[in-house]
Amino acid sequence: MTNENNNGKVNMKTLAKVLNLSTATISKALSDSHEISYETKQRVLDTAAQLNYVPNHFASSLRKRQSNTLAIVLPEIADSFFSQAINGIESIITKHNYHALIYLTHESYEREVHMFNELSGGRVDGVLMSVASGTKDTSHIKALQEGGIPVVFFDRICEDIPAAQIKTDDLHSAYVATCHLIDQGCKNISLVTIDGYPSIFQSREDGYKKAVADRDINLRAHSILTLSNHHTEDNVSELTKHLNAYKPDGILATVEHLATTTYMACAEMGLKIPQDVKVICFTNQITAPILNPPLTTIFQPAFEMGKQAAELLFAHFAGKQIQIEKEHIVIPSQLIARGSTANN
Amino acid sequence: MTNENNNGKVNMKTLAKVLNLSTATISKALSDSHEISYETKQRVLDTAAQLNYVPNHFASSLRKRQSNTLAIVLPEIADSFFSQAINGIESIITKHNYHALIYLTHESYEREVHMFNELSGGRVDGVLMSVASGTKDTSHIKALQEGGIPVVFFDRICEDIPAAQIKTDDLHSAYVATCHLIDQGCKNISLVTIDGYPSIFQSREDGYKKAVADRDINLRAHSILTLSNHHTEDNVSELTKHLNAYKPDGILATVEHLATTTYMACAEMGLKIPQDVKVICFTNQITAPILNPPLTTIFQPAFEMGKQAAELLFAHFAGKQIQIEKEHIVIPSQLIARGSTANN
DNA sequence: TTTATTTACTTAATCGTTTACATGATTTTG
DNA sequence: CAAAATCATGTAAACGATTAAGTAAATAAA
Repeated sequence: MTNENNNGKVNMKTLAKVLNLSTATISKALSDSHEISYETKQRVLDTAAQLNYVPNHFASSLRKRQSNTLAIVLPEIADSFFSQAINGIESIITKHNYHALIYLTHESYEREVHMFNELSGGRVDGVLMSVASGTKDTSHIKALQEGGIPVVFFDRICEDIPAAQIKTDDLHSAYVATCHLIDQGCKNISLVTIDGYPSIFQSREDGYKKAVADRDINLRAHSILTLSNHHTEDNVSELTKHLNAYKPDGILATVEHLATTTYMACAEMGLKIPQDVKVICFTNQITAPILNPPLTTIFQPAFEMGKQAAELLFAHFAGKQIQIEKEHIVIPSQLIARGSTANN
Repeated sequence: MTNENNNGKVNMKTLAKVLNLSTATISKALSDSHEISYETKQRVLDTAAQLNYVPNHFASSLRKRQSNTLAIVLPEIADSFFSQAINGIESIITKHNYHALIYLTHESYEREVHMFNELSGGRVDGVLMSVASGTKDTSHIKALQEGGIPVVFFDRICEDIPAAQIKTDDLHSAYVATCHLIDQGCKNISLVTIDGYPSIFQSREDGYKKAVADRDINLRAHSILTLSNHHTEDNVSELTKHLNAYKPDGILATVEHLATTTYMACAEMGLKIPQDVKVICFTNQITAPILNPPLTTIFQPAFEMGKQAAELLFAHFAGKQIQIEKEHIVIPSQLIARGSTANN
């Protein structure tokens, strides 16, 4: 065995000893420094490969004050949107040989704060996040930024912080969706949404309200139903009650899992989609076309949003002269009409 | 400002200076060492909180040779199964104040090898993984284990490696599913599966074959259709061809996205589910009950599998006298019968 | 030929924590 | 009351990589 000293671990010292060089030379050779001759570089590279040398990430991060790691902070992950967004992020991270720490807030403000506190130790070079629905106060995020760690928001933005934003056109999409329902003959449209501070929920609500106002349909406060952000039996029965009380003929659901809730509540009430109620949902689920009936969806560019969020961060790292906190990118969503809003 | 030296970063040195103590005392106080007096600990804790001290993860990991980080290595994440598994893992990781790096292999053996190579630098204390479908040779995994990093497999196991395994009863589930199809009157059942080495695919195939053999239905080689592991138009047309050629009256699909493929192919062929073809799929999608028709599924205990995989690792870290590589846990899946296999 | 520059390295300090090993003061024990 | 044990803290050497500064030899310029 060539590794006498370090209980099997090969480090730069090992290489230095084997090659009769200093660790400085090893380090420079491995980073392809111009100070090192071609032959020496080759020798170092060869023996490094031979001895299966893997650099110690902690040592190099400590010294370079750079972690080659990003944090992905998400509310949850039971969900096509965030899965696809992760894929988009990952496609860029891999390209740059970075690593990704994943954190789930489960929509809790307290957890988000706790996680941000840990991140401020220099563990990551940047953060890609979608805020928890429970987050109203944003000082934990500002604190991290002030510590020099750039934050890019995607989808769920904090509007009161100067930071990069990748979002989709929520207001407009909700507007278009509501108009679609109206065009298909709905006269009494309910918005089914979830509780929380992130602006996307407000935007979607605003889009809905604007469409209803523009199209001269009475906006009644009670036609907005706010549910909890998990698919539960409770949600189904809340919605059942709502259907019973307000008899909407159209439903716009603002998050993915509400599709299941809505279909189940309608089934329970014996309401036929689309004859009795027409349904649109913000969702990226691949099962939308094979639902009963196929679901009209607002498809959000999740992958693309994740991808561009990550790209922005790397552009910033590369020293591109961008004011990262001023980058606000909007990628449009797309209404895909299917059977659930078909005309009777 | 209290931080004169270090461009705003508060470290142990800062605390030491402020409190007129040595960094050793600070370090011990923060880790609640018995060597430090109660009052000193309090003083340290107080000023640490006041100055917003956050320990440098890299320094401490470097010194302690312990990263407080796990790797989650997955084939993909467009998928309910893995999303739920991540949630299970996360529930335990958070409890132990650990962090999780996430890696997606996209079913590629080469990527998996590359990732494992990076992990061997001591970046993580353990690995939770589901192997890529393209992974046949497993020496990269063995190498990591030999470097002292424990690996726990969940769902997609490498049978030829001594390592902890958390799996579900794939063979039995496929057997039960196939029997269910037979019980519902199917005489010509196709298995629709994906290409790859992980044993779960083999097990599901074996369960299918066993049921067919036990029940005296001719097993025809061509009734197994192998598709690519992404939901594509190609898959749909392959399946359409298969349906056309072999006219199965029952389909057992082995992975989540094949549900969509199957429903689409049937729609394209004008085949009615369940009248013309009955369908069962291994899937955890919450939309299963609202499909057209509701899909009979084999629900896998994804959350629980992730959770137990993580628990096993932490039990090992805690020095519990378990032979981690001998732990083989099987958590049963559950057949949930719905409309797609209803009797005509 | 002498001086300046370039080349190819080495030395040693540093990143921020942890920890084996002092040390000096206090308390306990014989 | 001296010796031993305990307590609370300090000193300094790690951990493994990076890098500013230095050096000796070779080459180029004056």
